[in-house]
Amino acid sequence: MGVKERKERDKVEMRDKILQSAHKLFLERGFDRISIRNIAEAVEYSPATIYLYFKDKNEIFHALHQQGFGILNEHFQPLAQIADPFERLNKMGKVYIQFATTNPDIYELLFIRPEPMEHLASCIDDQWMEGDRAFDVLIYTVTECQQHGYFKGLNPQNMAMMIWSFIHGLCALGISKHIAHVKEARDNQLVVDAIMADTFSTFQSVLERLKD
Amino acid sequence: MGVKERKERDKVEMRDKILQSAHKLFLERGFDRISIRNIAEAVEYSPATIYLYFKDKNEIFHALHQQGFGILNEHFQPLAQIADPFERLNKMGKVYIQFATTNPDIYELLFIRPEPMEHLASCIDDQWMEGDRAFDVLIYTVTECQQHGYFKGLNPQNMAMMIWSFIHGLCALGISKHIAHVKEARDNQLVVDAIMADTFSTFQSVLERLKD
DNA sequence: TTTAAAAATTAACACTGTTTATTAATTTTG
DNA sequence: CAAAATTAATAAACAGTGTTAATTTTTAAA
Repeated sequence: MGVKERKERDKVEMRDKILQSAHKLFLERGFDRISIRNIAEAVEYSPATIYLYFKDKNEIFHALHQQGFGILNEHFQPLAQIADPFERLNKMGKVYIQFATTNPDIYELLFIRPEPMEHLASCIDDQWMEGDRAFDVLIYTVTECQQHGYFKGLNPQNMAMMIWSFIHGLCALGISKHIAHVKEARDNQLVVDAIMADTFSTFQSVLERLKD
Repeated sequence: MGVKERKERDKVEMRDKILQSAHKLFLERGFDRISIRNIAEAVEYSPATIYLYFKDKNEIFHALHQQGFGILNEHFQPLAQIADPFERLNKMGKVYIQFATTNPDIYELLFIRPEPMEHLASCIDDQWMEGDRAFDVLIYTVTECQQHGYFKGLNPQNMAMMIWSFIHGLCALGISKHIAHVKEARDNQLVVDAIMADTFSTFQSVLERLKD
């Protein structure tokens, strides 16, 4: 009688297998150079089989998006040990930028590409759980900073949004080569990294002056 | 003897015709739903003819990108009248966000999509003139603000980069529906606009406090 | 063992950017 | 003016894309 249970296990196993291959292809070929046919070939099934486990390509992208958040969160884990919230906030920014610059494809999947969000919009319960959780952590960190005298009189939600927007903007402009093509940078990644670091430390200085 | 000149005129005329159709299609169908075959059909020529006037699709995107900067600059023109640089800086941010939210496709072409930058990278003189000029204006505005007591001791280039990064990040997250899916917003554009406005005014408050 | 259900595939549809070989039009030359 | 040379435009193909309907194969139940 356990046949139904086994079938269900097989189903999720196959789904995982597809996702694993998709993730592998995604990492070694990037965003645009990954097709349903590629994934099908990698798992040694026909392209149509993919559609028995995923509604469409956006659903695959969304699943990879969820996995990507897992990887990002691993990078943030060690920061929980930092007692001083303002120091923690600064380190969070550094880790975020570091992650984005060393994993541009994953970053694109998490915060730039609309595909995973489009999939979400087509769901009954269209909540961006991963994003909500991460943003809540940021808001909490900001309120902790406020208890230490920072950002007085500023709404923590807005403050969190401002911080996220700034750091995301920096990463997005870096990844899409817009910083590289403004002024002296061109396509020298080291120069781009330096510009991003300078910009972030300027931002840190600005935040520093928002105490008492 | 003027046959060569006429031919050259015809060449740029045809190029303009293609670009005009591309621009029209771009505005009414968006980024992904525009193909070489669509453009060819619109100008009533075969798809292969397009390649006699443009190297590839990225070159068309770059040409539209240049046109888009022209439209953006028109929006900034009136701000030159504002004498107080800090007030001007604030208005610049407002206009920028307004432009991005009401023309998301054009904004994407100017600051999000890598295609126009990729075309630039394949040119002999790979300068992003439009971006350089706009960024210079921002740097100049920041230095003017410094002469009025703002942003003391901060490097104007870094400060300009920080401001651009913040505002771009806000617009990019809005366009890619990431703000809409964080917390209460969902896909209500009015709510997203309100969040963006709040975030920007928080940023304004922060800058305001950098005066002594 | 036959029948019913589930899983997988084939083959197609309607596209995409781009290139090569060919044809049509135009200009220059004898 | 006619022939040759140059330029412009195209048809047809290449190698792909996401997706789906109809069909076949495999598995489970009667």
